Amino acid sequence: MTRSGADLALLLLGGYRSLVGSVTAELAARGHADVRPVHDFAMRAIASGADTASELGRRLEVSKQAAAKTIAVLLERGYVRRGTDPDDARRKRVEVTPLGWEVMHQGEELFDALRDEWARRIGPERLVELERQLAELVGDAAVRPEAAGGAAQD
Amino acid sequence: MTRSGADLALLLLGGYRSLVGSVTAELAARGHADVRPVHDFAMRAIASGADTASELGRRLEVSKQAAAKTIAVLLERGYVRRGTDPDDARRKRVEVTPLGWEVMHQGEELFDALRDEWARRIGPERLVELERQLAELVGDAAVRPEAAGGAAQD
DNA sequence: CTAGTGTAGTCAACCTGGTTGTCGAAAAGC
DNA sequence: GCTTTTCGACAACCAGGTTGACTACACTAG
Repeated sequence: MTRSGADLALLLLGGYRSLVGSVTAELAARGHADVRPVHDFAMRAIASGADTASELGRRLEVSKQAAAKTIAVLLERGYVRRGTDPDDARRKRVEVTPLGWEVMHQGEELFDALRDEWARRIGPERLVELERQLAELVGDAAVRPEAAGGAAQD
Repeated sequence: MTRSGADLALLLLGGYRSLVGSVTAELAARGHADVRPVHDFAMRAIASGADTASELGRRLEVSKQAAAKTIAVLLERGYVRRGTDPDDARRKRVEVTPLGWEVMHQGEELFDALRDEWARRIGPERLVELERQLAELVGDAAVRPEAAGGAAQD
């Protein structure tokens, strides 16, 4: 059966929502309610060097104001902390707390478990093939977490 | 190479955004700026019988107030029109205008063209296989446009 | 040293697309 | 007929973005 192009888009979205929905639900059940994928992406970006609001905004391709708001919620949730930069009094350097790392690790494990589940259902080699073809179609750029940007509000 | 579960989610999201981004950009270039996937989904639902705000809300799985807001923007863009229901004075029946149909048709064509492009790049039989496996993993529920709901703001 | 330019963070106002709660009017059920 | 349900509207609110304006600080050219 040949599906329409719109169906294909819906399938891709459905797959994403299925994975992300499961992970956020499970994280919530484990006591990390209100963690959104965007928070995870932001923490990853912070951990990998985007340790100021402006830099985070550039990585996530949003305005520095939006990045500052995201940092504010991560701060109040206790997932990051903020200090001054001894070398530049304008900057306020952000770092991921142990609690933040904990959430990132749990999210990673949950995603991996879901992927294992998928591998079990269609066969590991088929899943690898599916990923390979998707990567070819979409380009590696899509795998950069920062590309997730606005669509990750689920 | 075995990717992580999170990468898989990002690949799926990337695929969706790639398709939808191209379609909305092309629609905008053809004079239908500010058409969002959610508008297309809503028009489809309206055309297929969800011709009141309350019913549209149920189909799209959002509140009737949210559905009414969506209808309001479709109204002001001229994609739907609204009249009274002779059988029920509470209802205001919504119907898709020729302009609305035009946008839906163009969107469909653009999605199909994109799918053809993908088929050309990895081979038609591989794309069909990819769709088949995705459908198996995600379930047919994901193909219902109304499942797209909130994540379709791109 | 100083003047000009660029950057970091913050505040305020606004937009979009959702939410809940309340309400009056109309329909439906007993 | 009276009660319950449903429809549409209104208001207040929230999340997560936007732009614009502003201060504090850093850097660089003269």
